[in-house]
Amino acid sequence: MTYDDIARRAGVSTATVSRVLSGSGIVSEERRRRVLDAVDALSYRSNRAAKTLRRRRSDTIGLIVSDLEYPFVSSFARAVENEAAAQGFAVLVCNTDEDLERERFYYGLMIEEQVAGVIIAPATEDIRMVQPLVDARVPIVTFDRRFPDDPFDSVLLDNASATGMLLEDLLRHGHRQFAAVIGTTTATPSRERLEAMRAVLDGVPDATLTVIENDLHGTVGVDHALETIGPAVLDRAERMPQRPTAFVCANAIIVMSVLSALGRNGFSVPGDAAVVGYDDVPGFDLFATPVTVVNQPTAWMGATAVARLVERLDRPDAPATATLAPPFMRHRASCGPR
Amino acid sequence: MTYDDIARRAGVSTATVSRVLSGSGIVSEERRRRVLDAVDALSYRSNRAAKTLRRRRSDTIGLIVSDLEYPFVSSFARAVENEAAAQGFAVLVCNTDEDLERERFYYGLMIEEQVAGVIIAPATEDIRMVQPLVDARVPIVTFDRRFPDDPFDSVLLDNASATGMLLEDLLRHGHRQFAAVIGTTTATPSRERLEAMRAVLDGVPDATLTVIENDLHGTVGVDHALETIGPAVLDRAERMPQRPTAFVCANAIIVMSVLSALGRNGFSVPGDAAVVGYDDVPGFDLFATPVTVVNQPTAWMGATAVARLVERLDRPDAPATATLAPPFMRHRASCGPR
DNA sequence: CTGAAAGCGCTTACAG
DNA sequence: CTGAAAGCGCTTACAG
Repeated sequence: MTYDDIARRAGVSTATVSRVLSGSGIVSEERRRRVLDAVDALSYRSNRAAKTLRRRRSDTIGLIVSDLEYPFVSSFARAVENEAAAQGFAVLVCNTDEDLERERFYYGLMIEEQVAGVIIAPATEDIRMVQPLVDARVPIVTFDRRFPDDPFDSVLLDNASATGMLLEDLLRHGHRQFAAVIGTTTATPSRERLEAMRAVLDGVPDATLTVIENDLHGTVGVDHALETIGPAVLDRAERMPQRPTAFVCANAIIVMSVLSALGRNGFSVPGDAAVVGYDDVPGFDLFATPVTVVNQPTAWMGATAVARLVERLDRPDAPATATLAPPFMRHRASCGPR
Repeated sequence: MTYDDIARRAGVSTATVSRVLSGSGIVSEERRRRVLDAVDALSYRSNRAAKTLRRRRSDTIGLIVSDLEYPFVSSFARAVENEAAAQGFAVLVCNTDEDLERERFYYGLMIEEQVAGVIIAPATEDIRMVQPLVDARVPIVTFDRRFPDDPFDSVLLDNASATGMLLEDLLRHGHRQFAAVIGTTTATPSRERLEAMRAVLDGVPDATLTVIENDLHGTVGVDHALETIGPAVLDRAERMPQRPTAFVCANAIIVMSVLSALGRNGFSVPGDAAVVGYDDVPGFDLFATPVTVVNQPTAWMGATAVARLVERLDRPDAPATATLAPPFMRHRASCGPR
C-alpha cells in the first residue's frame, strides 16, 4: 500500500494524496473525500522512513538520560513520552550511565535518525560535547542540567530554592555540621546545589560544610550505587574532624544508601544524624524514619520539555528559554529534631 | 555528505561504498581502504531513513510497556535499551497505561516505523490485538505477559514458583485467610498467580482466598494507584466474613498502597495482617516493617528479551521460545509471625 | 486547485 | 571484484 495505490483508486495524483494526508496544500472537498475513502478501503499505513528521507526530518524525538532506572528519570521519561505522543512524535530513549563516550555515540545516532529534536541531561557542562548536534541543527532542550549562559531551552529544578528549603528545615532543627553527598560533580545540579548551600551557610557563623563526592561515571545501575555509596560516605564521615549531623543527599538512591549504611552501623536517624535529600519516591513516607525531601514536579517538567521543543520547531531562532521548576517540600521525620 | 560524495572522493561507485559500509559483499582491500579514508575525511554520517526505506526494515526496536514509572518496568526498559544498543538497535519506547486504544495505536506506529521487532507486555491475552503486527510480519517478544499457547517468544517470571515461595512463607507463619490484591485481570501475571494460589491452597483444608481486583485500565500514573488501591482494599476487607490475615500484592506499588492504608487505619504489620508482594524495590528493606517479596531478575529479563528478538531475526520460522525467569525471595519482616 | 516529474540517500539484482 | 541503474515511498517546486 503506497500513495500510488491510493492515487489510482481515488483517481487522483500522488501529489494530491500527499496534500490530503499531510494536511498541507489545498484540495477540493470532493477529491479529499475520494482520497480518504481510498485510504480507508485499502487500510493504508504510511511509511515513516520515506517521509523522513524526503523531509530530512523525522517525527521522532530523542530522549537521552543518565539512567532510566532512577525514579526521577523514569517519571520524567513517562511524561515526555506521553506529551510527545500527544504532539505526534515517537520517542527514542537512550541510556548513557553518565558515560561520555556513550553520550557522544547517541548524539551521532540522533543525527543519523534526523530526529526533530532532543531532550537531554548532559553529563558535563562542557558545551563542546553537543557541538555535533548544533552543527546538524538538531534542536536541543536540556533537563536537570544546563550549559553555561543557557544557550538552549532548559527545564530544571530551581536548585537554589530547593536547597534553601532543605537547609532552612535542617537549621531550624539545630543542625550545623553538614555533609553534601553528591554524584557526578561536572553536572549542573551538584554545582548549583553546592553553590546554594555555601551561600546559605556563609550566613551561619558556626556552620560547616563537607562535600562527599561519588564519581559514578560509567557505573552500572542503581544496585551498585545503593551498595557502594553509603559505606563510602560513612567512611569519609568517620575521618572528619567534626562528624556531620546532617547528610544532604543529591537523590533518592543516595538517601537510601546512606540510611542503610547508617542503620547497619548502629546509628539512628534523626537521633545521631539527619538524612534528607532531593527527589521524593513512593515509599519514603513508609520508611522506619520517614524521609524529608524536596521534590521536583517531574511530570510537569517532562511535558514542559516537550512543549519547549515543539515551540522551538516553529521558531528556530527565538531566544532560548530557561524554565525553573518549583520544588516542594515533603516534611517528614528524618531531618530532626536532633 | 552522501555515498555520492564518498564514492567520488574514493574513486569508486556508490555500490562499492555501500558494500564496504554495510559489511556485505566482497571488496578489494585497496578500495575498502580508500572508502574508509574518505568516510573519515568527510566525517560522514549515515542516513538511517534512507537505509530503512530501501531495506524495508529499520534498525530500531519498539518497546511497548504499560507504565514506565513502575520500578519493574523502568529497570526492564533500561536493560532492553542497553542490550539493544550493544546489538546495534535503537529503541522506541511507548507507554500505554494499560489502555487498549493506545496499545493499538502504538502497534500501528511500529508498522509505520518498520521496526525490526517489538518487545511488548500486552494488556490482554486476546491475540487479535496483535494481528496487525503479525500480518506485517513484525517479530514479537512478549514479556511479563503472554498469549495462549505461546505463539511468540516470551520472557516472563515463573509465576507458579514465585507464588509458591510467597505462600510457603505465609503458611509457615500460620496464615490461612488470604487476599490476593491484583490489578488488570486480563493480563497474564494475575491469571497465573491466582491459578497458582488456588492450586496451593486447595491442599490446605482451612485456607480461604479472596480476590480483590483493581481495574487500572487507562489510569494515570503511580500516584493515583498509590492513593486509591489501599483504601479500596481495606474497604473490601472490612466487608468480608473472615478478615484476611495476609495480603498478597501483585506489585510494589500495590504493596505500598496497602501498607499505607493499613497504617492510617491503625493496623499493624505483620501483627494484624501480613503484606507481601511481587517485585522488590530499593527501600523495601528500610520500611518501618521491611517488606517480604519475591523479586524478578529484571535486568536479565530485559537482556534476554532482546536476545530472543535478535535470534528471531535470523530464524523467523524457528519455534517460539518461552523463557521462565527464576524468582528469588527477599525474606523480610512483613510476612509474620502473626 | 491539480498533476508530472524530480529527487531525498541508500541497496541490490544484473551484467560484466 | 566492480559499476550503472533501478527503485524503496514519499514531498515539493514547477507549470498549468
